[in-house]
Amino acid sequence: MSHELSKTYDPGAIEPRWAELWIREKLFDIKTPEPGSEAAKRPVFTLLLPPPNVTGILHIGHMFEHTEMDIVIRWRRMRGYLTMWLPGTDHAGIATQMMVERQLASEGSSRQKLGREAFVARVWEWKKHYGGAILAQMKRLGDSVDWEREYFTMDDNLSRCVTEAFVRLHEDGLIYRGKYIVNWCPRCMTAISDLEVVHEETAGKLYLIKYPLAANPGQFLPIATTRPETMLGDTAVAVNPRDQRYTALIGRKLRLPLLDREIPVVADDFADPQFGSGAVKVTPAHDPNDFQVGLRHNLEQLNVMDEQARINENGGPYAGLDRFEAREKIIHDLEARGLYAGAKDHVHAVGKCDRCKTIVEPRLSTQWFMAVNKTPNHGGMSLAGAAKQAAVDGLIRFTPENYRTIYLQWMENIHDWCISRQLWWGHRIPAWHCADCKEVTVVRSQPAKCKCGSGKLDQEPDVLDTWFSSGLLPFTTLGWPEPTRDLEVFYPTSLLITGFDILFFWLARMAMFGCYFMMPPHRPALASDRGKGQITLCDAVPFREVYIHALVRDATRQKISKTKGNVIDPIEITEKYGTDAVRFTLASMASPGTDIAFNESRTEGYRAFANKIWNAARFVFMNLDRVGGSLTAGASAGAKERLENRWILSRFNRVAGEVNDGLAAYRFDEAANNIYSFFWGEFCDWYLEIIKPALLGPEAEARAALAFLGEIFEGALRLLSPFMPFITEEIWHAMYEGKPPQRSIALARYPELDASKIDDRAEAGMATLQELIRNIRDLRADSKVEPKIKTPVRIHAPAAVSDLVSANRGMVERLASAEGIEFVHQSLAEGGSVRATSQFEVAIVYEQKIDAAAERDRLGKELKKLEGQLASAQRQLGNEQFLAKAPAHVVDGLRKQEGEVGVLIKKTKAVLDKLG
RNA sequence: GGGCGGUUAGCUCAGCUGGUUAGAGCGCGUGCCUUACAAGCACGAGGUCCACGGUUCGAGUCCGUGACCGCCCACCA
Repeated sequence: MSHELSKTYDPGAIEPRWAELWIREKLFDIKTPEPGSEAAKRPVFTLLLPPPNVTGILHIGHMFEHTEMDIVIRWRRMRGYLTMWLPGTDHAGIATQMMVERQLASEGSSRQKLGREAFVARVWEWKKHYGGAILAQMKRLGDSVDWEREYFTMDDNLSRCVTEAFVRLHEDGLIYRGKYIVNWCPRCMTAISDLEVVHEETAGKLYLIKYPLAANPGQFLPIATTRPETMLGDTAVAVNPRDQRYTALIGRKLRLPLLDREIPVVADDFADPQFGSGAVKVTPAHDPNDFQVGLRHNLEQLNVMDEQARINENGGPYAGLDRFEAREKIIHDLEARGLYAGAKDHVHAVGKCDRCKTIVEPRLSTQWFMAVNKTPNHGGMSLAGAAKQAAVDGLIRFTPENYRTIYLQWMENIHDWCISRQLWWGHRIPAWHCADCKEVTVVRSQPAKCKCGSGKLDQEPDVLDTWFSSGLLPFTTLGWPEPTRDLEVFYPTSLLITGFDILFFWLARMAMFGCYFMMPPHRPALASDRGKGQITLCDAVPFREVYIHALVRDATRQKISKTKGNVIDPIEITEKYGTDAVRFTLASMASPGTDIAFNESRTEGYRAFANKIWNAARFVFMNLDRVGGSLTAGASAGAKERLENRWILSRFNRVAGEVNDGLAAYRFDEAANNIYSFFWGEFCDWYLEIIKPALLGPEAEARAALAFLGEIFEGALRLLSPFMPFITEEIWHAMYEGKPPQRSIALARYPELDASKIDDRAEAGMATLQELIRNIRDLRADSKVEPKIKTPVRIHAPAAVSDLVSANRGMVERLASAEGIEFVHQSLAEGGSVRATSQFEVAIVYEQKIDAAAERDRLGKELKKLEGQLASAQRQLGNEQFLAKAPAHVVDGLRKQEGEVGVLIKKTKAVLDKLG
């Protein structure tokens, strides 16, 4: 088989084959280079893939993210970097547990029925199934990751790192356990962090309730609340000390309606005289503000709900009711007692569980927290402080830049992080409770006995927030806490590409942990650190750059969600159009900051582009097979002098420069669009058409043309390869007849701008010829010349242009369907069907009359536009201020324009006159 | 309550540090089965760049105000 390509482009037939081969050949697996080896001298580029959750399969948003990462990594690899792209999957504690629980429910079972051990085993089964599906998808999409290094966040080695990190943070005084108000999801039955609460503006009610004075039940203090059911846990009412309405009541007792407990009126600034009635009920066990008030006034913390948010035994007659049932009944009962003073409509932000959308209940419970603003015992910066400093000092750079501000603001306002979860799926907290002395011991592995001598030790049942472990990944995947060679070579990672949605969840946590655990005293003793002097944050940051990509939406800009049913399955769409076309669609639409409205019509267009490439290759191979020769032999000196060759070579180099610049700035859209218009609009539409006669001509001439064309074509394939890895691989291998210089085009060099190949004269010359050809075509169309009839052409132009046209007479005649070119000395205006530009006048010799009215119309519009331009130019040139202040090239340009436009107006007027 | 982004052709979006009266793709119209490609080729029609004010010799581009969309953060009951 020589240069065989099937007649039609069928991505389904070629893509899986290459995807499998890349993996089988371990093309993208990177061995850690030995110190001093050749590989160790190469610049390194490390990319950590945001590990997808094992809760399902990849969606189009993942494919977008993966496409961007794959383009960057393929580009860097081809640029000569030692590239390492690290893949993995995340156990996603709460999300995965929820999916499996849902599955159990459908079987009439539950995790409680199974018990912890059996349940966890069940989740592992789920993980095997879905984790595998995700990896299979990535393989099919051609992600050029290092499969040898693939991890799962609950792998043994990574789990040990989680324990290690937890113990060290605890030793450093940055992890504490305590009873505080946390966000509690009554459905998931676990605490969740502030970030896992999503606030939704909800139209609710502000209820007014009258609390009678204990001493004088006929007198009331009205209070306002949005959650009347929490009154069961009230242990005080607070008023503002400066609120004159109530100062007399401070220190007096109120009688809590319904439960008839006595509670005090306390003075606290928290009460806002402007809001509601100015008096606020205080429920320390069910509201974070009230909790603080309670601490200040030493109030009892009375928990009135269980873990499913049902009223507990402290709620008296309401015990056993769900919180919302209790709310209704309480309002009803208050009304019956004349203590209900009505309700006002009140819009407020209701907190819901990010995962299951259940309304979150603030709840007092014992949890583990991470102190993010505290100085560690050994001194130095706090977790948040270091992470902030890294961004302030520009050690972590953001694209788009405005995310830096967002990140900094968040770090500025960050609160302690609740890291314990009452789940079964996740990393178990390494703490042991003594049944006898109640002491809690935090150690790396289960101790034989407690300090008190007791052997009755039970491990803490809680697990860690998923983001605790993923926050450690940049260094734990490279071997921390050991001083590994991987850490020396690949840390800090070069880039993080991710979505805005996990900026705080993940990125911020990685920043905190990286700046902490990769700084002394926790930084492993890396050999490469020796003699380095002081280790700084610059060495510790987990990534040097962050690129935040936009969100993929559907064609109508709707957010994609399962409930809306507008999910786009990457594999499905890939099978329909080909991976290359989908990748190119995503890349070409990836302008930063703007969400992507994914539109299949665009993908159709890029499948057509792939088809175009395919057919261009077939055309080239067809000619090659007829005359023999080689595409890769190198071009002859003679070929290098031809205008079209100098032109296409210059254009190729310019475009290569633009593509590299685009990728360096994460402008995937610019890079993709540049290649697209070069390949289709210049290489295919012009270059191949120009050289067709040569290809069909004598063998020697054809071989020379092919040799030159081969260089450009091969370069274009390499240029395109990161965007469309499959089709370029297929054609590239065919080009080399199965004996390519590298095992894959992905291992070849990426084209770069070679300034010595830029040829401005050739580009200008070709631009003139293209303009001439287009004008003749336009004339023919307007004159309704039969497509098959060739027309003689007359040109009036200065010598330089005439010479250019003469030298390329064949090209012009062929591409413009012209037959005979006559150069005339006098203006052509009298001819009728004429086109005039600043460089030439051109007419076709053809009997048929043109549509005079339409032509007049067209010329009239043209004239108006030109006159506008002239007026604008003259106005500016007549302005002394402009002449004095504008840079010379702008003034010169405008003068030139004035002259050219003036001539054009004269010409156009002449033609109009002749039309009558 | 703070903060951020957007508004340019019928649709989706470019337009970098202000510089000749604005570009692309898709769609649309007309004509072509020209021996790589009809998933194609050629030609063409579409825009007072959200509004008002300001800076400037010069403003989609910079500044201010407003309108309309969208997003994020926030412990006011």
